[in-house]
Amino acid sequence: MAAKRLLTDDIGFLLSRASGAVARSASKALAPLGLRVRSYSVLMLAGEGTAGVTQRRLAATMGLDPSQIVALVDDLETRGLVTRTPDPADRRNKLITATDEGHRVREDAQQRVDQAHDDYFDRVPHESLDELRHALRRIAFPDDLPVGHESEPSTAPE
Amino acid sequence: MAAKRLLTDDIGFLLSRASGAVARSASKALAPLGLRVRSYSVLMLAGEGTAGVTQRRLAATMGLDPSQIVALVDDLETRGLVTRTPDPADRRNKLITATDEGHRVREDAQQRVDQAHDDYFDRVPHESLDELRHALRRIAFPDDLPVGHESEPSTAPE
DNA sequence: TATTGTTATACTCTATAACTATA
DNA sequence: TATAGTTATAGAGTATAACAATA
Repeated sequence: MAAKRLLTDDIGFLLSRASGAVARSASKALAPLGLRVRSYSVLMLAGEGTAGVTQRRLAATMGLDPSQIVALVDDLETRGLVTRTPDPADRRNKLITATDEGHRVREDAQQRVDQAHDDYFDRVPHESLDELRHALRRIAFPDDLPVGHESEPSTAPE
Repeated sequence: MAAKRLLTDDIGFLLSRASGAVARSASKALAPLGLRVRSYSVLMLAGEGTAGVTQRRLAATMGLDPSQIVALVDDLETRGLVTRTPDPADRRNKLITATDEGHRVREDAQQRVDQAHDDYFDRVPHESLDELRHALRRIAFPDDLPVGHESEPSTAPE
C-alpha cells in the first residue's frame, strides 16, 4: 500500500507548475517581439553554429513531432529571421539558419527571457541552479545529453 | 550584449522538456484508469484531509483558472470518485471530497504514477531529488509554499 | 458590492495519419 | 524501401469575459 503523499510534494506536479509559470513569464516577455516560447526556441537553435540545423533535429531537440516544426519555421522565414536551404549533400534535408536580423532579434529576445527568468530563479540559491540544470537535463534527455549541433539526435522516450 | 548561450542550457527550456516528458509518461500510466494528469491532481487534492477542498483552492493550487476546474470535478463526480457538497458555513463554497471509491482509485493511480516517474527520476541521484523538489517548489510557488489544506491559498504570479 | 462557481468561446499546444520528394 | 519534410485534422490545454447565486 502506497504511503499517502501530498500532491505538492510530487516532483512531476512541481515540474508542471514550475514549467508553466516560467513559460508564461517568458511568453509575456517575448510578446513585444512577436515571438512565442516555441518560435524563440527555433530561433535560438538556428542561431547556434553556422552550418544550420535540420528540421528533424529541431524536432528532436525540442521534443516535438517534425510536423509541428513546419509552421514555426514558416513564420520565422516569412519574417526574414531564418532561411531554409536544401542541404546540397542530401536535398531531403533543409538547413535552418538565422539571418543577420535573426541574430539581432535572438539577442534581444534572449535578454528579455533572461530577465523574466530571473524573477523566478533569483529565489533559488545560485549554486542550486547548476544542480537543478543538471538534474533537469538528465530527466529531459535520458538517453544522451545534447551539447551542440555535433552530437547525435536524441529522441524522446516512449 | 548578452553572452550567446545554448538553448539546451536554459533552465526554462529544460523545465519545459522535463515537465513534458514526465507528464506524457504519467498520462500513459493513468490512461487505464480513465484519468488524466489534471483529473489525477484533483483526485489527489480531494483525498488529502477530510474537510474537503473548495474549487477555488483547487484552482489556486493547480495554477488554473477556476472555470477550468468545473469540468474536471464534473467528470470525477459523475464517476462517483468525489462529491461536491455546499459548505454549510458559506453556501457559495462547494467542498470537493473523495469518496471511498475515489480513495481506492487514487491509491492505484498514485502507484502507477510513481512507477512511471521512477523511470525518469532513477537517473537522478537520490539526494539530488530532495534539492530538486525544494528548488521547484520555490519556483512554482514564489509567494508562499503550500503545505496542507490549512495554509493560505497561493495565487500564481503575474 | 465582492466572491464562488458556472457557461461560453477562442486560441494554443499536442498527437496522429497520410502524402511528396529525395535517397 | 527508407527518410525528411509537409498537410490536414482532431483533441487537450489555456486564457478571458460574462453571468447566477450567495455573502
